[in-house]
Amino acid sequence: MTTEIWISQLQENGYRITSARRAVVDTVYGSTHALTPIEVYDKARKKYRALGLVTVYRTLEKLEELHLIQRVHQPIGCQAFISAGIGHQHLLLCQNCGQVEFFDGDDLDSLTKNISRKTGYQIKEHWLQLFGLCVNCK
Amino acid sequence: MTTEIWISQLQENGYRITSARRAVVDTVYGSTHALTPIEVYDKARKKYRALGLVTVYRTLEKLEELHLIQRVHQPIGCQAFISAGIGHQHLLLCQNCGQVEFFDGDDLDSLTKNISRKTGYQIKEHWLQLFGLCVNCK
DNA sequence: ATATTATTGAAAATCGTTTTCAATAAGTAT
DNA sequence: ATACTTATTGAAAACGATTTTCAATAATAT
Ligand SMILES: [Mn+2]
Ligand SMILES: [Mn+2]
Ligand SMILES: [Zn+2]
Ligand SMILES: [Zn+2]
Repeated sequence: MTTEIWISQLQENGYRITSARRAVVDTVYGSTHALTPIEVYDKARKKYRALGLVTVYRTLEKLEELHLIQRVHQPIGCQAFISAGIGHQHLLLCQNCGQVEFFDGDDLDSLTKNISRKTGYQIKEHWLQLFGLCVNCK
Repeated sequence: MTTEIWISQLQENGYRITSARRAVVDTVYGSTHALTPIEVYDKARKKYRALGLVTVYRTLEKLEELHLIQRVHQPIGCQAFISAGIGHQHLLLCQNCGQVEFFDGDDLDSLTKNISRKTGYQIKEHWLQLFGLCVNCK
């Protein structure tokens, strides 16, 4: 039960801890699936009925700003959020059930050097995302 | 001047060739920057004043369906489209001016095998996008 | 030329998200 | 504990982007 990490992060950044924020944090933290604002709203309202959708948007905004969650881009849409990994990581998504995993250890140095040489670009960042079928779904 | 390739693709798929569609095709084909529907609208209306924004949406939809254009995902938004590359390619975007280039020859086989082994996922696809500064902007 | 029907743009509707605002509750000082 | 300050709240309204509706038009086949 380490949702307290997020709670104290919010606190340390001057944000107040409220029932609404706890409900959102409890919902998003530890989810194995990327969740849209509405999905967060529906799930979190089971814990705190009075929750408003507006507050979900506002809390997600703050969690993203503190790099505790990140946006997940998918062919079907780019509004979903997942708990952010630590350090430089990438996502692996199940095309069937939507489960999200992190992986690291990608070495794109020789690739980026190549592209840099060919194109003349100075490469600053990269986005890499893998799609497939998870253990349960394949 | 090979916008005719797109025109005939539309034709072959049973779509009629209209002034509105020509204006959209002329605008998007060959653009070095990803364009949003509104940007397409503004540019295309210089060629065909009567054009409606609705038709831009509808034409982009068809071009995407025929894989002639593709959606570009960026930190600032995911509504822009660019001429699709041929075969398996990836994008390289200038963070300053928005210029888009394609590159191929990425070899992610050993990476995906590794991840596959570690996670148990059967990997089907990947998204790779590089960001940096183009020759003019760096 | 005529007939058929896909396509059009304007307007209305819809959807997701943001802003406004008065009431409330969290944190702080007493 | 109580009072005070002010960040946070949810409802409602506003907003912007996209989609749907619809009657008029224009592309294609005959
Ligand atoms: Mn990486
Ligand atoms: Mn590739
Ligand atoms: Zn799965
Ligand atoms: Zn540039």
